[in-house]
Amino acid sequence: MTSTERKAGRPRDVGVDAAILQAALQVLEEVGLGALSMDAVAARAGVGKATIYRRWKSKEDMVIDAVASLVATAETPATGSIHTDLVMILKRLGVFMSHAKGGSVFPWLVSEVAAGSEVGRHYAEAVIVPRRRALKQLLEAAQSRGDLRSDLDLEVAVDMITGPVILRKLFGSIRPNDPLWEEKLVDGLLAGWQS
Amino acid sequence: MTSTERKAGRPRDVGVDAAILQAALQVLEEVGLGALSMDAVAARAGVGKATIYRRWKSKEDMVIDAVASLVATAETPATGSIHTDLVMILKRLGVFMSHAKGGSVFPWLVSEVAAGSEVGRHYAEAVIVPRRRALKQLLEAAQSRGDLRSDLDLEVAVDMITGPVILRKLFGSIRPNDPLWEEKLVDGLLAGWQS
Amino acid sequence: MTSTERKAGRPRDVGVDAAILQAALQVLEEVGLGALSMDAVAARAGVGKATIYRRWKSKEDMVIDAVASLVATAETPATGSIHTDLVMILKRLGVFMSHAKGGSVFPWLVSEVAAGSEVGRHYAEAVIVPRRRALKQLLEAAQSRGDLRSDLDLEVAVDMITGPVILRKLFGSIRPNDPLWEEKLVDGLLAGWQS
Amino acid sequence: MTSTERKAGRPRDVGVDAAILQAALQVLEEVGLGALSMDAVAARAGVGKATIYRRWKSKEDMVIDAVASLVATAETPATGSIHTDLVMILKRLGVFMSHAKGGSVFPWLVSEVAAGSEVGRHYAEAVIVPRRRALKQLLEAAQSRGDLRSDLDLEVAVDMITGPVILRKLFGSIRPNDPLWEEKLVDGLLAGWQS
DNA sequence: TAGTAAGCGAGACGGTACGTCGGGTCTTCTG
DNA sequence: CAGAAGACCCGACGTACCGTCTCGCTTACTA
Repeated sequence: MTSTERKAGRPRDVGVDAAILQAALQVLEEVGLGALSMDAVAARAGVGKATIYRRWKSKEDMVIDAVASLVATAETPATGSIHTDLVMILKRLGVFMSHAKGGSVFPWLVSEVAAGSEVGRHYAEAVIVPRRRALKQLLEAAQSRGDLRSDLDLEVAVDMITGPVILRKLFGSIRPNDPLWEEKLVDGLLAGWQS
Repeated sequence: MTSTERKAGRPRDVGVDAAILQAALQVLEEVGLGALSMDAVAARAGVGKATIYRRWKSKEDMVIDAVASLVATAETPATGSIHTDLVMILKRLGVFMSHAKGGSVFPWLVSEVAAGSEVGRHYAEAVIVPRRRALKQLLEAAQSRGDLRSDLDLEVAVDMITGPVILRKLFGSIRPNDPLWEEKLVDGLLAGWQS
Repeated sequence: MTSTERKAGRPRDVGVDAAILQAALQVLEEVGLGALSMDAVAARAGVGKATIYRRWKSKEDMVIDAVASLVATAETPATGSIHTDLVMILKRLGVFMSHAKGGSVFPWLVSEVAAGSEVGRHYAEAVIVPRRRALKQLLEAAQSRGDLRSDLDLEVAVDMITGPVILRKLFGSIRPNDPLWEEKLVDGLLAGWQS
Repeated sequence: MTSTERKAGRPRDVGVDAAILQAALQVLEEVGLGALSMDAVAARAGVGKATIYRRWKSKEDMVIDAVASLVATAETPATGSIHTDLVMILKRLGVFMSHAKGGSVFPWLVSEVAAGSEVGRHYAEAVIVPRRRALKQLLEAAQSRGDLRSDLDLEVAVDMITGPVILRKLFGSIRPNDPLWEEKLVDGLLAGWQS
């Protein structure tokens, strides 16, 4: 029974949680991640700084939760066609990373994951790992159906799918944009993975 | 006449440049990128802060140059075998990103590129774009030799090659490591790209 | 009918009053007046802060009451000998100001009086004025007995008696201590006041 | 040679010292001692807080220096008449303690002295002790001239003179004011000290 | 006996100020 | 002039208290 802890004292105002996260996202959008200050978030939310630090132990933790509040739950499509499924997943991933607010935070989150920080680990476990797992299960299903070669290493396959998508997000500004990109990618991958 | 400007007064001590960059790399290694302070670098180098700012206009610029000093020049292999060439490029890319000192800066650099900052643009133009171009040229040569399908979109192909490598670097801590990873990747790609 | 107001609801726990004042004095002794915090007093008393503020409207008010609880009622000696009476009063005043707990608060109280704050006025009226009045009455009695010169300004005389005592308390740390001090003082004063 | 220390780096801007002290006095006058904040002083002086803390290690230290800048140097009068000298000293002391700006700080300073704090010790040594010493020397001279009884304890005499003055300052608000007070006091004292 | 109003411990709340740190600039003196 | 040293302004950091405001109890007087 983790939910029914004892409740001494005045309970936290849940509305305040929302106000803070919303303020954080606003500031994030306006001044960017590097210039985000707790004073600004507190002022915007109409809240004391202590109230923020009572909930999150660092600025980073707070930003994580703010961003996480934007992340839709991952749903795995299952149309039966591996080609269709993959294109859909790719597009969804792209949408998620390009989200108006959260999108600008994604690169920073990535660098946190790469640096192996506390924040990074948290984000990886909460967001990345489940999505990788879901994708792998989809590939396993296709493989057992005979839609993919049986000797294909699925872990590598996951890298081959998600790698280009993330690269496109991160380096999008220095690459030509191609509306048919997802299709070409999946075509290129499946060409070698089938039969 | 850019090289022979007039030289009134004391000339800059070129040894100081090196001392600063070296100190920056040391501090980088010890406290990480987030905690790197100019005061620390200046103290380590035995140099005044003004001397640093006379050379670079911001902390970020300095760090870029510090890291750049570690980056070997990109050489394109040309063994004639597209498979061998790709495996070699992949391994080299991996080594570069995993460099003891510079490696920890790479994720941050990536996020700068993604954010489209001044620093990011600078880095992209100096490092990423040339490497993408070289890789593309290699693929073009292979295509004209008939080693790759003539309808393969080479821009997408470059994404398919570099994407997974970068992903592996960034998310390496949350993925299983596979010593044969590069071979499997190239095999998986070429299977669909050839004949 | 001030005592029998209507009494709806639970009555105040009088034990709590004592617990708070005692805790306040303890904290006062340990960390000093400047560092005394309501949180500390509340924690020490095992009491909510609101419970304190229900009784006193400010920290200062509370401290006043805490200190007042230490102050013995002023009794005017009347031995018939002005010399004996004055020495006794002086010694009693010194003891009061040097009280283990309250003594350390006395200087602060003095500065409040001097600053004319609410707290200061309250303290002056409750403690200082009555004592000055009592002392003056004692001098008047002596004057009417002929023990003091009839042209002596008793208001000034009160200053001449209490001034040095308070000074001795306040600046005691930077003055030599003299066990016969009170006698010498009274001798010095009466020498000019009599006959 | 305390004055000619080595001088590496940019020297402190002495104008800044003055600006800070002046700002401190202004704020002191406006909001009082208790509400004086370093942020306010820094803002008023157009100075960073660090610049203040580079000069004084605490708010209290700074206030002391600010007030000290108002204190005229103590000069001992020597008219040859002990009566005239004493009245003059008393009036001067009163003026000093009632200074428009510094006067409000005096009571607080007294409580610091009484509490034996660092600040208090500093102030006592710099201001109080020298003045007591000067007064004692004046009395000694009078005693050797035969103007004062030879058996008078001068340390107690100093207390008898300064005590009432300080008391009058501290408790002035609760006492009647008397324009002839100083004369009456000196008369009352000397009556017993002479012949 | 039930209702009700206030007291109570606990602790969250919006604020203000704290003293420190770091960024990038400016100013001295020494080479 | 370059360079080392370090002072300067600014702004953000995370913490400590302030005095107030709920919470969910408990306690005693009232109906």
